[in-house]
Amino acid sequence: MKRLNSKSGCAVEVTLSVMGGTWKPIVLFHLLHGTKRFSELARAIPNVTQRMLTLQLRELEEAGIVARTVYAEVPPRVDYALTDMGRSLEPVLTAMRDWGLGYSQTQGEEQERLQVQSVQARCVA
Amino acid sequence: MKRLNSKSGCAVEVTLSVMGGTWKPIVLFHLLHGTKRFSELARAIPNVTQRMLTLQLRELEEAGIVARTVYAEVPPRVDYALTDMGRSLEPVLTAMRDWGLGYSQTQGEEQERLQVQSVQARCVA
DNA sequence: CAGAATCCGAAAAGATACTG
DNA sequence: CAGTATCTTTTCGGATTCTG
Repeated sequence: MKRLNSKSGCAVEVTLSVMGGTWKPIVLFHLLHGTKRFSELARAIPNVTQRMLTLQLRELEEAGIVARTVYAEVPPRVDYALTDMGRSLEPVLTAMRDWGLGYSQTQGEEQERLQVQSVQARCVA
Repeated sequence: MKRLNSKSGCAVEVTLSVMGGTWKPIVLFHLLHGTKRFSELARAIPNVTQRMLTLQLRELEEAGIVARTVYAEVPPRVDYALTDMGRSLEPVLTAMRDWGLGYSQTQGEEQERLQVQSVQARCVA
């Protein structure tokens, strides 16, 4: 996801540069329901690799959307939570989910036939 | 943008599979304000190449979001318009724009320093 | 547990030139 | 005007191995 200059005036692109990508919205959705550990997120999103999850979380952290808390314990433990800025994304995520539900109903069967082998993300969003 | 199975239950991903990507939301935003010709879209989005614009429009057409009308004229003329399904994306796009505006205000200056060479899309969304 | 590091192939995107 | 075709570059993402 290309990050665009905020001077561009295209606010939509600013949003996409922050929460765009294949996994970020899913991650954010899970965090919307509360703080999660790395392993919890990994289990909740079966199709993401450790590497991808790490990268995406780091980018979200950099953008100020997600807060990462490391506990000095053995075994190690890391918590991820939304920042206030992150929580402010709720309307966007909700609008996306709602639209996706409607679209699935009207075009779902068609899409399924065409994409049998597609990735399946078992998130409960 | 990976297309996900609608059975996954993750409606957010369904939405992203349809209108995700760097250029689709920008294109959709422009079409929200009325029918546009290919060249109009190209001019409105200076950073997109002809090739990318064509590909994205084709995908949106396939998804039933955008309607393409070819006029048998010389010089050729092609119109792009949102379908009803496309117009139903308005709340999503609006939520994105609104969030982007807020984010730019609070984090904009910081982001700018970090991304001096970033792409600049002069869309008026 | 939660990652970091490295390697590698696939896929997306860009530049450029050409056409009905 | 509205694209295609082709080629190159860049990025994405998966597999694997290693570590505090």
